[in-house]
Amino acid sequence: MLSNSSKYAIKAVLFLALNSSEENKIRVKEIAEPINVPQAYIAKLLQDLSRENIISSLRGPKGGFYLTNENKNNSILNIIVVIDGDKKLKACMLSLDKCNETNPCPLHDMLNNSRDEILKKLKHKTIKDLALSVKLGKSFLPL
Amino acid sequence: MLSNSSKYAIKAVLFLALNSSEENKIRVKEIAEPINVPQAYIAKLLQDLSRENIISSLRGPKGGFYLTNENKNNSILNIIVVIDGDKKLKACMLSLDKCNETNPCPLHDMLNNSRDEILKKLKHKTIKDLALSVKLGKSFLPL
DNA sequence: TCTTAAATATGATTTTTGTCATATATTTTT
DNA sequence: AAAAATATATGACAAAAATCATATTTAAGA
Ligand code: FES
Ligand code: FES
Repeated sequence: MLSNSSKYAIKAVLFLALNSSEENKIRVKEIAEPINVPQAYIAKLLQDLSRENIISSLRGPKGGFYLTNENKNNSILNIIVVIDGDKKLKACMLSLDKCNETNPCPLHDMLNNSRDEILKKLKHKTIKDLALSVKLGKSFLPL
Repeated sequence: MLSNSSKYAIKAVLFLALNSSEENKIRVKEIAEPINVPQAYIAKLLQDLSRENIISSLRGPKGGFYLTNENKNNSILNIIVVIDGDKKLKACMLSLDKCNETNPCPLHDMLNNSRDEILKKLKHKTIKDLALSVKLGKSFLPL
């Protein structure tokens, strides 16, 4: 469902949401270790996210990655779309060209409602929402 | 969510459910074309399914693949597990080692219900069920 | 202005997944 | 018993995803 890369990206963005701010930027090295992802790999993903304005960055000494308030209002879906593209999540379960109600594949009726549920939730839940849930101790980020 | 391979496998098994029987075996060549999958590739998948008794086969002249009634009672999930393994579907959305209610990752509460729904449906829906839905014109198999 | 610390761009390498090819074993037919 | 038609086993090859490496650009600070 989610690629390895987008899982990593979500973890990194959440980490930034919890630990960074415009005044407190975080170097890639300091992100990679706590979220347990190879540094060179997460660096590339962060660059993709930065290019698409999901996160913010500044280079040079005292530089690093951080989230503005605006960044924090991005949905989780946005992260996934930047990293994986938008085809994966919406594609038919059996790879029919067009997935719709009038020409459903045998799995469509069984699975499409749940799939749409997930999509809707990913679209409406923001970085800020999830960061709050961690802050309140309702969920946990991996070491 | 589903690998390409398991999509192919489901299509092939459904095709067999609709067109084969113990008295009417179907050669791999005759399966590959209508479901639009390379012959050598679907052959390998069918062998995996046969080895795990999801489908039946007989070699030699007049041989081929077919489904017994018992085969038709297999769940869709069984097909997926044989082809993809059981880790993919059950894994945590953020790849935490253990995915459970007491130590949820930030996506768990949001997505786990829908995910379990899907799992449950895949587990209970049988080959026979889906074949019937196609037979009744409620869903369609790709050319 | 020079040095240094950081992100960025680019691409090489490795691993996994998907695809193709071929030699072998089994069953039926003659 | 021999020949033919089929699945089976095995592995080679290709494409995609994940991982690693390095040279370049930018900003801060001395
Ligand atoms: S047509 Fe296959 S999931 Fe919609
Ligand atoms: S802990 Fe991540 S989905 Fe359950």
